[in-house]
Parts: sequence; C-alpha cells; structure tokens
Amino acid sequence: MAGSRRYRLLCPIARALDRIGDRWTLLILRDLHAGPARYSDLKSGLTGIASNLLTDRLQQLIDDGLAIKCDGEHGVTLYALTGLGARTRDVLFELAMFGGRFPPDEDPRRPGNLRTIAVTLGVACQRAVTPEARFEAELKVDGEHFTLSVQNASVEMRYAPAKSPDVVMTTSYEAMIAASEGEISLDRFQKDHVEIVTHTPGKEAELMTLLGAAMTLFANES
Amino acid sequence: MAGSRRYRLLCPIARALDRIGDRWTLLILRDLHAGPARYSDLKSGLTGIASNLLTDRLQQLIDDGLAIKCDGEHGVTLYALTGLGARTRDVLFELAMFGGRFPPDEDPRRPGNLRTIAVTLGVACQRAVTPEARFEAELKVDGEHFTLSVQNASVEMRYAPAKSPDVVMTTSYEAMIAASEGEISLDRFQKDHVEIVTHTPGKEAELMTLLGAAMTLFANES
DNA sequence: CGGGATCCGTTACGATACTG
DNA sequence: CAGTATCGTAACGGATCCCG
Repeated sequence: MAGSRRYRLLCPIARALDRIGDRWTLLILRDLHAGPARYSDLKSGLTGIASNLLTDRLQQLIDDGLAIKCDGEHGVTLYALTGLGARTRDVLFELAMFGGRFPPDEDPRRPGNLRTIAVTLGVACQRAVTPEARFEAELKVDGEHFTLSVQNASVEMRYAPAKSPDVVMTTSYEAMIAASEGEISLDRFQKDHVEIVTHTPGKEAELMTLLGAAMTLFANES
Repeated sequence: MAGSRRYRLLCPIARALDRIGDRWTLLILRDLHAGPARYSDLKSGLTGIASNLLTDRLQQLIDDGLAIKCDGEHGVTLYALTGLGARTRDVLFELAMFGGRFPPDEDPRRPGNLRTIAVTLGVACQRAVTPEARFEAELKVDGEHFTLSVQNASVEMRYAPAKSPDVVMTTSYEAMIAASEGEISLDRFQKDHVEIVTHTPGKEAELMTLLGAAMTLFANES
C-alpha cells in the first residue's frame, strides 16, 4: 500500500518525497512535462516500467493533485499535469543538473520515445532566454517532433509537431546529451550533428543562440 | 543488490536518481549538509531508518563519490559530504520548496535531532543574503544549537554551537515550519515564538531581516 | 556506548500474461 | 488502448546481536 512506506515527517523535503519520491514517479512527471500523454505514451517513454506500477503511480499522482485524467481527441484518455504538478519543474531541472555530472552508463537502455527531453531543455531555455527572442522552432530528434515556442521571454516546449515553424532543426538524442554535458563542443555539435532548415531568415540564429546558452547551463565546472 | 533496480538511462534525471533516488538517500544527504556527522547522529536524525539501510546507503554514497568517511576528534568516525555531494544542495532546496506546499501530516514523526533544518534554511538564507550583512548567530531550536555565519554575501549553517555569537535566537522547529510556510505571519513568529539575546548591538536586526527574507522565499503563491 | 552486522517477516518491484 | 492479475524475487522495516 502507498501509505506504509511514507516518512511522515515535518521536514518539507520529506513531505515532497512522500509524494514524488517513489521509484518512477519523478520520471513520469518528467514525461508529463512534455504535455498531456496517453497511458501508452508514458509506458513506452519509461523504458522498463511495469504496467501495474505505472497505473499505481498515476493514481497516486492524481490522488495527490499533481495530475489529472482527461479526455483527448478521439475518445482517448490523457494524463496531464495540474498546476501543482507543474511545480515539479525546478526539482526535475536541478536533478538533471546534478545527474549530468555522472558519466552515462555504457549500455544505456533506450526510451521508446523522447518526451524525456522536454523538461530539461525547456527549463534550460527558459532560464537562458532573452526578451527579444521570438520564434517557433521544430526540433526533430531521432525522428520525433518537438515544438519550441519562444516569445516575450517565455518558453514552451511540447512533444508535438510545430504548425508553422520559423526553423526546423534535426539532430539526435545522443548528440544533444553529449553537447549539453561538454563531451563535444557546441561548435562541433552544430557542425557535425545538426541540420537546419530556415523558413524565416534570421530565426535560425536566434534558435542556435538560445540553445547554446541553454546548454551552457549544464557545462558546470569541476 | 544496489545495481539491480537502476534505471540505466541516458537521461540526466534518471542518472541522478540512480545515485540519490533510493529511499532515505536524499534525507541522509540533507542531514550531511549540516556538517560532518557520526553514524548515530544520522541514525537519530532519520526517524525510522533501519541500521542496515543506513549502512547500505552510506556505502553507496561513498562508492559514488558523494560522501567520505573520515576521523573526528576523539577517534570517532565521521561521514562528510564531498564537493560532489555538496552539489545536491539545490536539489534538496527545490524539493523543500515543493514539499512545503503540502500540509504536514497530522501526527508527524519527530526526528531525534534537527540537522534537517540546515539545508533548507541555509540555502534560503544564501539566496536572500545581502553583501552588507555580516554576523555570527546562534540558533537554538528546541534546545539544539546551530551556527549561522554570514559574511561577504556568503552564508554557512552548521549543526554546532557558535564560538562568539553576535546574537542568540531561541525558537522551536514547529514555529519555524509554520512561519516559513505562511501558517503564521513573520511578525507573529518573531513576537510569539522567538527570544533574542543580543551581544553585538544592531546585529539582531540584521539576523531578523535575513531570516525574514529567507522565509519569504517559501511563501509561494497559490 | 558507538558503529555497525545478521536475521526474518512483510512489502514493493519487475516480468509476463491476460482482458475489456 | 488501457489497464488488471499473477508470481517469483529483491528491497525494506524491525529487532536483535556483536565487537572494540
């Protein structure tokens, strides 16, 4: 049962962990930050999770008010973050900043989809954005489509194709990880691992400037 | 075994959780942020942890380079954070910011000591500090002594009595939690739940200004 | 008494299979 | 697609015991 292994302490850290500290919970939240998702989207993005666990965790997120179940387009059920659930962004970002310090496992398990990208890169862009930047970019990472919308110093990253992108950038998950953690330089990343198609002239530079600044956040010393 | 239940994903969040995501690990780190601690300090601060788990977790922290075992004064063994381990501060702080949004359990378990306070309040003071502030304060919380040293916009919080405090402030853990989460106002906190003894005139105001600003960080909207 | 190690009953997890 | 059911295994919690 969910209530048995709780800390039940006054400490706010323990209170947080009692909601989001269980195995898989933070990774589910991570994927939900890419936008509403179906059960099977989550299952495929969370490599290795058992279905009963995904069910349990989603239910706990709903009970705690971090997520809701809602109806999507063709009668499909979607899970989405609530406002409270969206507050986990900074926790996830700091976790990513910390986790980036460790070398990746030699044979990492591949996720079935790349929703995983959205939080980390989204928050990093949010912190790096300048008020002048304004564009809609489509990021194609290993064939999956993300939309990065920037305007008035506000950034949104969604796991969906863009409607009318100013720029389309194509790259790979591995290259993004390597670049953000300093394994390859930003120049090398851009030259060797990125293809850009510009629809609105100039917007390509805005995108690369923002991505460069965002990735620099992870290039932490020592 | 420690390696069996790891995510082994490329995602930096998952990589972080593979080191610090196990049950109790983040709370152990939390207590270590108050300064080097003995096995039994940790055991008593972490209400309810089993000894084998504490041993396992400490060993894992050492293996991952987040903590080290070292020798203290009277031949006692101490556990301390490494530089890498100290990098968990911001993760813990964001967890505290998030956890503070949930009402405390009705009958929370009491910790055997209050090392738990150090991270949260320490980071909050660090973020709220102004360059002019400079003092050494002793915080006596439920009879336990902390030292808050402030100089040159740098803040240190240790679980130890102060050598020559400019101010001594006495209060309770519950009142601090209540004030930092907006249950009682800062004024009421200061008037009803705090006793101050000033040794260096004026420093008392500096302390209360800093604490007020720090606690305001937690008073997040909605 | 500090610093653990060992044992054991219970619980959660992971894998797979199955269902509306 | 969205889960439920089952089951072996690994981790947890509590207690006790050990050793310098």
